[in-house]
Amino acid sequence: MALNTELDAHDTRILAELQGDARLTMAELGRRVHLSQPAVTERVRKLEAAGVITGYRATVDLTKLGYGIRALIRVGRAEYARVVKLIQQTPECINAYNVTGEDSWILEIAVIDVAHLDAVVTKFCILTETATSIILNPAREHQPMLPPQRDSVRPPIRKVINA
Amino acid sequence: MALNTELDAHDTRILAELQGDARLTMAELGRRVHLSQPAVTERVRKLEAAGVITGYRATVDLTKLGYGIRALIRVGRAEYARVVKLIQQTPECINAYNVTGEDSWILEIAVIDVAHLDAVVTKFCILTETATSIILNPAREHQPMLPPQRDSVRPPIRKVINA
DNA sequence: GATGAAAGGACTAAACC
DNA sequence: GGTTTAGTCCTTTCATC
Repeated sequence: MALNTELDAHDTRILAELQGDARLTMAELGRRVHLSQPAVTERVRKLEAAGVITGYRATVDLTKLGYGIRALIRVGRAEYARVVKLIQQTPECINAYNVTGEDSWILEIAVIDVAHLDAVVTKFCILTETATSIILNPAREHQPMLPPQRDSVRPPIRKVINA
Repeated sequence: MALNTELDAHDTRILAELQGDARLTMAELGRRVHLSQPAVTERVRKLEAAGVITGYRATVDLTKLGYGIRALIRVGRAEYARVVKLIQQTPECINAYNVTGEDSWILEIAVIDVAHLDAVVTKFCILTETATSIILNPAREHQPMLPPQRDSVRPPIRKVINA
């Protein structure tokens, strides 16, 4: 699939289904999107080759693995390479984002308990100032994303421009 | 699998493999963890039934879908139900965490461009104060998580206690 | 892109250790 | 709890429309 090729309605439905259940068989996926099995298999292959689909992963319940606390740590300005190295040495870090603004980094971590949280936060406190927020409730997680409906996003502006 | 049942080395390897590639066949998974196909299939079934594995999802390249910007929005104190309702009405919101601390919410969003970012942030600005950080670089994402190695986390403490 | 056929591989259930 | 076997289903590839 060329990069300039638009995703059509079939592709969008395929992406929606696979973000909901990555273990669907091609036969079942074909039934759901109303395509034959060879057709849907070829579309998935192209979506993978084009880099639209970047992978398939099982999601786990961190609580059941023994992680009692999830937290977000905001990390202030610090030497880039040192932060990256520290992140790589921190298996408790699930996601790490280099961001704009007052904080330079926002990390998402999973830890066993408060003592463990203290240990991880302390590693980053040594570099620069940090602010830790414990996640009370993930109100929304892993929302499946589809191509944006541009017209629904900015209808007043477009109407004015097109007038 | 009972909740009090410990995950053994086989389960840990299965979790590692499926977090890396959720579309592995049971036959291939069995080869990788050195178990027969029926054995590994039964273990995966039990991990799913126990809620350790919560799902399987395809991951997509948001840039290729047309989302040029990802951002984190920190949202201050506001009426819980109003925030939840607003999140539900925001398809750009990928993750939303209710957290402790000065900010009450941290949202992760994907938007097309700056105008779109403005539109989404404005929706939440109306409720309370917000702070937006654009993601420059996701240095680490979706780190596969395994049961914590407790001894590696707090070795000095354990040694003292056990002495 | 759909359909149909054929070969190889994967899944399920059973018997057994 | 694991393995092996046998039967069924799925997947892949090909050809054809």
